Amino acid sequence: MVTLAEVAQHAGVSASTVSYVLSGKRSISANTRQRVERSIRELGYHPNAGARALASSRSNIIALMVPLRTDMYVPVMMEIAIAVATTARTHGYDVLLLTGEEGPDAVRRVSGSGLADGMILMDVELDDERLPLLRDGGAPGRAESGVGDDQPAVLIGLPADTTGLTCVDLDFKATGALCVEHLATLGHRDVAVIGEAPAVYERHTGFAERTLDGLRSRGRELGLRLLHRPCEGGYDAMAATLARILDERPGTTGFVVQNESAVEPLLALLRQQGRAVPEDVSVVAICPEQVAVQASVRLTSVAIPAQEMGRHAVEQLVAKLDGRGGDEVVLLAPELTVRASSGPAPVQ
Amino acid sequence: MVTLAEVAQHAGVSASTVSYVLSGKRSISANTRQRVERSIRELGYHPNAGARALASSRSNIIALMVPLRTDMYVPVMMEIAIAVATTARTHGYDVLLLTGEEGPDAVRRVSGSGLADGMILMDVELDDERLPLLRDGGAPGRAESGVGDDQPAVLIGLPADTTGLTCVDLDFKATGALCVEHLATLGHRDVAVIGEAPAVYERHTGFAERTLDGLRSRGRELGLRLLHRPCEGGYDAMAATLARILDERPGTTGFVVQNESAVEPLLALLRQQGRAVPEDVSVVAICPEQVAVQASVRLTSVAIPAQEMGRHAVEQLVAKLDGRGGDEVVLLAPELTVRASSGPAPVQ
DNA sequence: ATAGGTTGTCGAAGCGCTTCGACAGCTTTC
DNA sequence: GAAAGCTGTCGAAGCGCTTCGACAACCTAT
Repeated sequence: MVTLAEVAQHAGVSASTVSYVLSGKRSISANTRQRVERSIRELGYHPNAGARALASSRSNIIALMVPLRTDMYVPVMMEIAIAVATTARTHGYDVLLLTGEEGPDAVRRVSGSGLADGMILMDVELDDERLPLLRDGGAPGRAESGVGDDQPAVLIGLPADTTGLTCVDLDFKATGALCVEHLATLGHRDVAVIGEAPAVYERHTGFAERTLDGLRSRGRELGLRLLHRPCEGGYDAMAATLARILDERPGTTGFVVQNESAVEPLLALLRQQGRAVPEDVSVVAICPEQVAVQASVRLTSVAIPAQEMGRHAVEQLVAKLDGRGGDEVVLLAPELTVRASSGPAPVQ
Repeated sequence: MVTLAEVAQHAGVSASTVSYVLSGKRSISANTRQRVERSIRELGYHPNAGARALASSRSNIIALMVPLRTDMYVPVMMEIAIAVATTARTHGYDVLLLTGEEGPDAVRRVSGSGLADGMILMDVELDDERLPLLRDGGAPGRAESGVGDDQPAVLIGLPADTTGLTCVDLDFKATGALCVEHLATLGHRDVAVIGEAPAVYERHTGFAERTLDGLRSRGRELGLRLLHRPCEGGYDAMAATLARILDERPGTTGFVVQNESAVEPLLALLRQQGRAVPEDVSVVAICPEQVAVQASVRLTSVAIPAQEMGRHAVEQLVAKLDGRGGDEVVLLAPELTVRASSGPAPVQ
C-alpha cells in the first residue's frame, strides 16, 4: 500500500503539499504539481478511503436505499439504481446499496457511523417510517429523532407531507390526467384503469394513489366513466380482472394500464376475444419506454423517466452536500407518446 | 457525534475496554460489559466507519460490480444484487454498488483505496479485462498487475480460464443439456433455440456460449436436429426470427428460449399462426421462475436461481475474507420444472 | 507459601489523511 | 523603501478507532 508520505518523499515535498495537490484547496506551483502528479502515477498511489473519511469527516459515499420487494417496477428500480451510481461517480461519489429490509435502522446506522454523506431513498410510502429521521430540524424541536445532525437526503417518490424534505418524482397526477385526456380526445367514454397489485395500494405507495387521483379528477372534468381495478401481474390475474371489467362495463373501449406486468397479458386477452387494438379498444400504458416499444403492439404510453429521476436525485443531493440547497420538490412533467395502441373510439 | 471516548467516560472505563466489548477480541467481565452496553444504548453510539477502517484496515464493505447495460436479464441482475446486499448484511458487511462502466479502473480504485474488503463481479466475459487484477499472485510472478495484495473476489459467471479465481454460476452447460433431453424424451426431433441478442454473443459472455454448448453436445448425442438463432428481445425481432426458423425447418416442434424478453412474443406469434402450445409445439424456457409462471402459458422451464447465486457469492467471499478459503468454482445444478408449455411431439 | 497461569483492564502508539497556522520569499502600493 | 499583500510550502495536531504490551488482581498447582 502506497501512502501519501511515500508519494511526498518520492516527489521531494511535504505530505501536506501532496494533499493540497490532490484536493486543490490551496494553490500549488505548476512545477511542484507536476512532480507530485508524476510520483502519484509512478507509484500507483490511491488515497486511503478510511483515512480520508476520518480526517475530513466526508466519506464521498451516497447511500441508496432500494425496496426489498421485487413485486413491481423492477426494471425501473434497476435503471434508477444504475443512473444513480453513474451520476454519483461523475461527482466523485460512490454508492452504497441498502435494502429496505432494515428500515429506519439503516438510516440511523449509516448516518450515525458516517458511512455515507447523504442518502437517496426509493419506494417512499405516503407516511414512511424513515421520514422523521430525515426532516431537517424543522418545527418539532431538536431532539425529535435522535439524528441531530440531519442526514442530507433526497427521496425518489413523494410522501404525504414533504415539509423539510427534498423529493424527485414523475408528476403522476399529471400523468393520470394526460392518459384520460388522450383517450377523451379520441372519443372514448368508458375507460378502465388496470392498476398495480392490491399490495401496492395497501402499502400506501404515493405514486399509485397520485396517478389514480389524476385519472379521476381529470376524468370527471371530461365526463368520462372510469373504472379502476387493481391487478396482480400475470396472465391469469389479468384474465380475471378483464372479465370483471367487461362484465360490469361492456362498453369499455379505453384502457389505462399502470402495472407493466399486466400489459402483455391484456393485449393477448383482447386479441383472443377478437377485440382489435386500436380499432375496437385503445390502450395507454404508464411504463418504461422499452416495455412500450417491445410489446406486441407498440404502445401509446407515458414513459417513466427512470434515468432522469436517478440523475436528478443525485444532483439534488450533491448540491445539498456542497451547501447549495436545491429545490424542495421536483416533479418531472410527463410526456405521452402516441404509438399504435390507441385510436378513435369506434362509432356505436 | 458520540465517540468511543465519550462512551468510555460515561461507563467509567477506558476506551480500549469499550473497543473490546464491541469486538469481543478480549474477554470482558459480565459486569463491565453490561455497563458499557448500557452506555452505548443510552448515548446512541455508532462507531465511526472511517476511523474503524483506518485503524483496522478493514472497511466491512463488499463491492458489487453490476453490468451497465440493461440489454438482458434485468430482473435476474436485480435479484442477485438484492440477495447480495441482504446476505452481506447478515455477515456485517455493507455493499458498494459499482457499474461496469469504469471497467478495470474501478477494480484498481477500490482495491487501492481500501474502500472495500473484497468484490463480487457480475456479467463476467470469457476473457474479461478485470481478471488479471484479481488472480491471486499465481504463476506469472509478482508485479503482473499492480495489485500486489490480491483483492479477494468472487465472480458470478464463468470466464474461460478460472485458475486462481473463485466463481459461482448456474451450470449452463447442464442447463442446455437438460432442455434438449426433456424435448427429446417427449419425442421432438427438430428443435430451435432462441438465443440471446447477438451483442451478448459478440461480447463473449460465458453463459450464453456454455448453454449452447450443452444444447449442441447433448442434442447431438440424442440425435436431434438443432437450429440456433440469436434474437433481440421484443415482438418484431421475434417475428422475423421465427419466420426464418420455420422457413428453414418447417418441421420444428420444439423451442428452447433463452432470451426472456422473447418468450411472450414467441407465444403470441405461435398462437397467431394457429400452432397450439403444447399440442403442436413445445416451449422450454431458461428464465427466472416468476417469468415462467406469469407467462400466458405456464412455461416448462429451467429456473435461474438468482438469489441463490447472490447468496453463495457473498458466502464464498466472506469465507475468503475470514481466511477460510472457499471452493474455487461452484456450479449450481439446474432444475427443470415441467409446466404447461411442453408435451409429446405431434405424430406426423 | 511461592512460582506460574489466567483474567480483566488500561495507556499509548499509530493507522493515513486533512487542515490550520506559520513563514519565507515575492510583488505591489503609496 | 517600508508596509501590506500574495503565493507556495511546511510542520504539527488531530480525526476516532484498534491493538499491543503491561500489569494488577486473582487463581491454581506444587
